[in-house]
Amino acid sequence: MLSLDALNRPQREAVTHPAGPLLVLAGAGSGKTRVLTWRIARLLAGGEDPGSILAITFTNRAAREMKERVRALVGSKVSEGMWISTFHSACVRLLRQELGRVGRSPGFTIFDADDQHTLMRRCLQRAQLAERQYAPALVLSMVSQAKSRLEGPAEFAARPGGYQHQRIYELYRLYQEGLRENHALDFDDLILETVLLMREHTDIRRHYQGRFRHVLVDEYQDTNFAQYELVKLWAAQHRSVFAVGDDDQSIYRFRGAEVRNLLSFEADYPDAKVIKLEENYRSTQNILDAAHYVVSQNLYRREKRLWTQRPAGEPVLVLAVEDPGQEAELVARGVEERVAAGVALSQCAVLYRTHAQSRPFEEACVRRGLPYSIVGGVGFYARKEIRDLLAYLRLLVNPYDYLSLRRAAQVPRRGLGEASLTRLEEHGRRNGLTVLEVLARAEDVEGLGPRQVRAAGALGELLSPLATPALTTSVRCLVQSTLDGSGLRDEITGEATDLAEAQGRLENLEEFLSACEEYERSGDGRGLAGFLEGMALMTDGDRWDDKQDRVVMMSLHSAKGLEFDTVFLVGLEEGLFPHARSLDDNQELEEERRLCYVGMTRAKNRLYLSWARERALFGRRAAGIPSRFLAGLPCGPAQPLFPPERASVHRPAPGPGPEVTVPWRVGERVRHPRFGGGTIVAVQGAGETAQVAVAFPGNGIKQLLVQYAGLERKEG
DNA sequence: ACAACTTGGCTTTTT
DNA sequence: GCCAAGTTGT
Repeated sequence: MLSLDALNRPQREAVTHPAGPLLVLAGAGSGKTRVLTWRIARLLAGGEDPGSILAITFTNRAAREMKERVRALVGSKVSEGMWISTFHSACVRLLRQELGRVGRSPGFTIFDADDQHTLMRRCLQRAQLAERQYAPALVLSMVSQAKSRLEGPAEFAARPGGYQHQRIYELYRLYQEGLRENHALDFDDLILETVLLMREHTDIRRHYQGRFRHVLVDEYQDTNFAQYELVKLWAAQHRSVFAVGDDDQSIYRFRGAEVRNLLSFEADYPDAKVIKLEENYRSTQNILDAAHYVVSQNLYRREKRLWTQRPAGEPVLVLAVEDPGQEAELVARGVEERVAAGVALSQCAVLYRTHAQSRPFEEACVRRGLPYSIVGGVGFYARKEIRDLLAYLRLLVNPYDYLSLRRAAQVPRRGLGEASLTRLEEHGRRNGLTVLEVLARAEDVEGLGPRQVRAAGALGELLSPLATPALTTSVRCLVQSTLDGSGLRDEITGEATDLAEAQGRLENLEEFLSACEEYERSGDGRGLAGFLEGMALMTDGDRWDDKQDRVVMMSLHSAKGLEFDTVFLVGLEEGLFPHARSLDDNQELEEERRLCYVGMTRAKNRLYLSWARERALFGRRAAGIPSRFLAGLPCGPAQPLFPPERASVHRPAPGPGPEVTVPWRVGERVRHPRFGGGTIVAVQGAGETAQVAVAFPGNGIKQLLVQYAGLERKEG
């Protein structure tokens, strides 16, 4: 039996808790993955059937890590047959397994954000609504919210609402119709359809409820209503839900996550046990203090405080810089410093609020020859050449994917335009034909000229030899022949105006090919369909190879669940972080603050926060105001980053008129509302936006932003 | 049908 | 500052 000495008391209690509902409130870095893996390992070591275990994570990366760690504890033989996956993967698996049995096609395609967008635009056209008034993104987000509440079009229509609501309903209905016609499901459908399937079919429900004797859910605070219902449904018979989460790390409200699911766990399961993990094994006390200071400003949270046995460590540092260029330069220098101190490059991370901020950091790394990887942003498979190729491949897997036909038929150009494609599509849909059938018999399509019929036939002939052996040939070969047959390569080299760019795009295709190879080596054995499905369900973070020794740059959202020796949390300015879109809603503001907390708690040993006095926004330059998250933050003294002559900055006076400078001076006596009287020991900037380090007798040195600190000058 | 050009619109975060 | 959609001309 596994020895439990490696666990602390509450961890051990969670791991050994008898079957039954259990909520583990696990603070950042408190060893929640450890608890989950040990729990599973203990169950297996105790003779539990691996097939009775269902563990849900939010990313494939987390699932993979958990599998590996369980295997390391009990060996791969014992752990064979468990379900450890994301909600979405588990649902796909279940749907593929069961849909056939209830007379529905298990061969659906998963539509990603891009496909959803394209489809919604077509719905708008069909409904004769102007895109101006009904932005596809907005309608899609309403549809997504509806689905995450388990509302189909009918339920959505039943909600009270005016004219606008009625139009959205129509779009929702059209959109669902479009998905069905293309034999496709979107991300939200995966969950929704699984819930419906389980609810409607007693035999299926019974089967899974009987099977899943242990349901474990990671990041429980990030579940939406549909996922929450699904967990209840899965676990209904054995009622052994092992939920792990942290309300302070709830950062997905915008996509329907409800912390309420976590906070009301005890109401759902009155016999639930709740265990808190508050000992942190990751960060220094200084980092924890700073992070706690930020998140504790939130009104809506369960009070908890992380502690560590580790020493205080270096103080958290706030860097005030001129502009993003300097910010990047400084970060790059900081990375070099850490590397010189023996820290691995891959243990240094740059975290930002929006992907748009990554560019200067990338440039700074190139200038200094620092290897880096960017996680997310314009994702690999969002690139044009990849999506073009994917259109062909998806057509081979799903012969009803008319959306992909459109794309494949237009890149490269082959004499079929918008009008002809619409005719082909309408015809195919009306008669329930596959794409290939329509293309082969294009002469049956009304309103098509002889030229177009010939073009359609040619496309069909190009596709059909590929389509035949789709499931048997090796994925790599298939992709290779698609690439050759489609003329996509020539398309890139032919239209190239920028040679380097064309080169890059060809390289991307090569990378795609090697991804195919890698997939085949993984031995999944599900051919092209399996490969495409994996791609659809993969996040950018999942694609990131953390074995490579490179500085990593990513959004704060992608950073959740990761840890680094050194973290540079950049762009801490009002309007950027917290983001402008969240400023008028307190709930969203609190989410931003939690996001800040998540970012800060990624750091093990060093944490740097930076803000820029000036930042280009919308191509216009704007003055940067330090983020409210910095106000009063317990951190080290101001950093002497600039030559002295630049340490004082002019601030425009309100309205026209001369600029005023109100310098604070080292040695000046000030008063702080909370810390009392003190003396300035360092200054950066001037006037309202200045940062000062003040020594308070008995309170130590605090770095303060004048603007928020409520600092008053004392005479004399 | 398609390519070159112009306009305008706007940006969170992601399974 | 960028990209994507719309408009024009061949």
